Amino acid sequence: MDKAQNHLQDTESRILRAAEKEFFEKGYAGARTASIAEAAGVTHAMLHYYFRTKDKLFERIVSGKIHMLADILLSAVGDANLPLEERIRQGIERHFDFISANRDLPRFIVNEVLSRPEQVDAMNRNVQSVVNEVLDNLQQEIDEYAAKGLCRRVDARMLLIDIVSLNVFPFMAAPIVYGAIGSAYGDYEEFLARRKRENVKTILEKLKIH
Amino acid sequence: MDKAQNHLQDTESRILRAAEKEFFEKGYAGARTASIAEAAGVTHAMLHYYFRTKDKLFERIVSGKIHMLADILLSAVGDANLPLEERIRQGIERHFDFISANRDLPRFIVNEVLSRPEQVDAMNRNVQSVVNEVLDNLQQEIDEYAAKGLCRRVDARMLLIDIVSLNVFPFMAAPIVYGAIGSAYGDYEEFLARRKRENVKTILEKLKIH
DNA sequence: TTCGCTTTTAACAAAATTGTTAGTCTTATT
DNA sequence: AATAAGACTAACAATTTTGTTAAAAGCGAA
Repeated sequence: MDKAQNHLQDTESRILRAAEKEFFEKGYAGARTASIAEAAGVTHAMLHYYFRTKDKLFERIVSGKIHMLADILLSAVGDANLPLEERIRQGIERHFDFISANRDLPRFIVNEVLSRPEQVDAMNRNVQSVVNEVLDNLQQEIDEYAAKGLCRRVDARMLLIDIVSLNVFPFMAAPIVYGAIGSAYGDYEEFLARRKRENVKTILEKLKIH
Repeated sequence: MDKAQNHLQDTESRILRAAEKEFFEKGYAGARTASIAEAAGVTHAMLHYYFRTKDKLFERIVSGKIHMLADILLSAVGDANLPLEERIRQGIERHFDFISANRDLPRFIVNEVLSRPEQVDAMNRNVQSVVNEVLDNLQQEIDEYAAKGLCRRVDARMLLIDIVSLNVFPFMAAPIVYGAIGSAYGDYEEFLARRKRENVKTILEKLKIH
C-alpha cells in the first residue's frame, strides 16, 4: 500500500462520492460544500484541503462522467459477427440498460455540462471521433445490407439520434412520463421493460423491408 | 387605463421578463435576484416589493409555463375531420414547432420543475386528465382504423411517448447532438427541418401496414 | 392645494457560503 | 525516540445574497 488506509474508505474518495450525489441532485449552483462534507462525514475544511475549490471538485466529477459516455458508446457497438438487426437490437438494449443503471446521468449532463461552453467543446472533442467512426461503420454495414435487398437504406446518423432520444428522454422526464402515462402499465420497472421492447421495435421497423 | 403606465412597460412585467430569462438560463439556485433587477432596469428592492421573495417570483414563472404545456398538448390534437395519418402528422409537427419556438423550455421543466415533488404533483394533476382524454380518443380512432385494416393496432400511450421523446430530446441535448452529429447536415436550422421530417416518418412507419 | 395611496429609493441587517490559516495530531522512517 | 511529512481540526474572514425598513417621490381625487 502506498497510502495509509483508514477504517472504511479514505477521505478523498468519501468526499468524491458525496460530491457526486450532491452535484447530481442539486446541480453545481445548488450544491453546498458544507453538505458534501457533512454527507462524507468529514469536516468542511477537508474538502478544500483535497480539492482546493468547489469548482475543481466539480470538474473532477464531470470529467469522470464524460469518459463514461464515450465508453458506453463503444461498448454498445457490439459483436461484428452478428447480423445487422441483431447488432442494432443489442446496441439499443445495452444503451438502454446503461441509462437505466445511471438514471440521473442524462439530466446531469444536459443541465450541468451543456450549460458550460468550454465543457461542451471538451466533450465534443472527446466524443466526436469515436462517434464518427462508429457511425461510418454502421452506415457502411447498412448500405451493404441494403444493396443485397435485406434492409432499407436508412441514415445511420438519424438512426443514432432516434435511439438516444427514445432511450434517454423517458428517464430524464420520468416523473411526468410515468406519472401521466406510464403508470397505466404497472409499476415503474414494468413500464421500463415495456419501453425497452418498444424502442427496439420502433427502430427495427425503420430498417425492415416489408 | 386602471393603472399608471410607464414609458415602455410597467415595472412588474419587466421584472417578470428578466426573471424568466435568468431562471431559464441559470436555474433557480443559480439565479440571482440582483441580476434580475439589474436586467429589468429597476432597483433590487422593487423585486421584493412586487413579489416578496425569490421563491414566489419563481413559482409565478413556473405556473405560467405549466399552463403552456397543457395548451400545446390540446392544440396538437388537431382537426378531427382529417384522416388519422394526417392528424398524427399534424400533431407531431405542431409539437415540434412549439418546442422549436421554446427551445429552452424542456430543459427548464426537466431541471427545475421535476426536481420539486410538489410541483410534479401539481403538474400531473393539471396534465393527467387532458392527456388521458386525448389518449383515449386517439386510441379509439386507431382501433377503428385497425379494425378496417387501414393501420396497425398500435398503443396510443407508447406512441405519445415516442413522439415527445423524438421531438424534445434533440433540443435538450442540442449542443452535443448537433455538435457531434447534426452538423453533418448543414446549419442548425437545416438539421432541425430534417429531424422534423424524420420524426414524422418514424412515427407513421409504426402505424403503416405494408 | 392637500390628502391618501402606491411606487420607488438607499441604506442596512442577517444569514449563508466559500475559502483560509495557524496550529495539532498521526504515522512512517531513520 | 526524534523528525518530517501528510492529514486533520476549529476558528475565523470575506464575500455574496436574500430580504427589510424608513423615508422620499409620484400621482389621482376631493
